[in-house]
Amino acid sequence: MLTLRMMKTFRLVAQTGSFAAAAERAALTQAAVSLQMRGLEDAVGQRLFDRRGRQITLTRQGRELFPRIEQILALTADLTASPLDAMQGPVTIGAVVSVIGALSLVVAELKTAHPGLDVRLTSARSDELTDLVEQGEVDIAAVVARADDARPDGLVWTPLYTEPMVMVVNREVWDATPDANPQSVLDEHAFLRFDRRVRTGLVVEQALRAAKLTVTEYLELNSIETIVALVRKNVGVSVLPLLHRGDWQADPLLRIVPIAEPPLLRTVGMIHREHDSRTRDITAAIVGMLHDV
DNA sequence: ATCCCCTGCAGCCACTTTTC
DNA sequence: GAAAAGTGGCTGCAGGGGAT
Repeated sequence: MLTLRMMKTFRLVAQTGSFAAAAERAALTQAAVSLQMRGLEDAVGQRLFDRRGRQITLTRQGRELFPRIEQILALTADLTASPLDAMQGPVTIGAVVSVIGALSLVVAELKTAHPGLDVRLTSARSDELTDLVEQGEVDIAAVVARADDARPDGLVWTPLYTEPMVMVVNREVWDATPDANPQSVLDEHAFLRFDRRVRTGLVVEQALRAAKLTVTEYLELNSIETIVALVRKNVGVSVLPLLHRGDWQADPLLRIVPIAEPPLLRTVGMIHREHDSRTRDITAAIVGMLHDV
């Protein structure tokens, strides 16, 4: 008998090109995947895989079946994820750490407007969140745009806002530096760097190079708020995205200094799966609320 | 030779259906 | 309603075959 489970597993096998990799993604053993795929072949009465030693490839029939199975899975996802009111039921929203502050305020507004919506908020790195959305573990995610501008297949990207890259420096330090400019401050003070393993860290690196600034590395960490707290304590200076809703300019302990004109921008946007009308509706509501503030 | 991945099989478990 | 039987799907293990 043809089951949705078989179709989901078939999609994973087609995407990964291996029973073992599909098994890992589906949290099954490889033998279970093998059994399911044989069951699927029996059910459709066609050979879907060429099994040659340790390699498997989709046969012509398998390749023809793939888009049809994708269509069926999208329809069932739409059916199960779309109650009469899209703003009801459970939804998992992910965000990179530097966006979760702004997002949590919007989620609170969303909950007030739609009490039936059961929101779970989670944070991870942009690339991890992209994988989680692709795998269906997370419904919607706010991530930093990839430097190469590539968008994974099957995901819809909605730009939210851009943030200029700026120097964040202690106000006393800035005022005490004669003829203060970004490089003169960096020459005299330790640099607090945002984690280069994540996309925001890469944007920082890009901004430093574009502005031809040289730094004396002191500490590398992955929390913008912690870096800003250290700047307030005069531990060092940093280059960061000027956070949406950050309100650093009003902070008496901070000085926000542009490092390039026009500034390099960090782009933040939302991703959700294609063919999923419910997450599309929720994303639209989040985007609307973010822009209204 | 070793590694990786697939198939086959026995046994287990959870769930459903049947019987009393 | 409870117990027994049937069914489906899983794991773990052994073994085969191609790639490195």
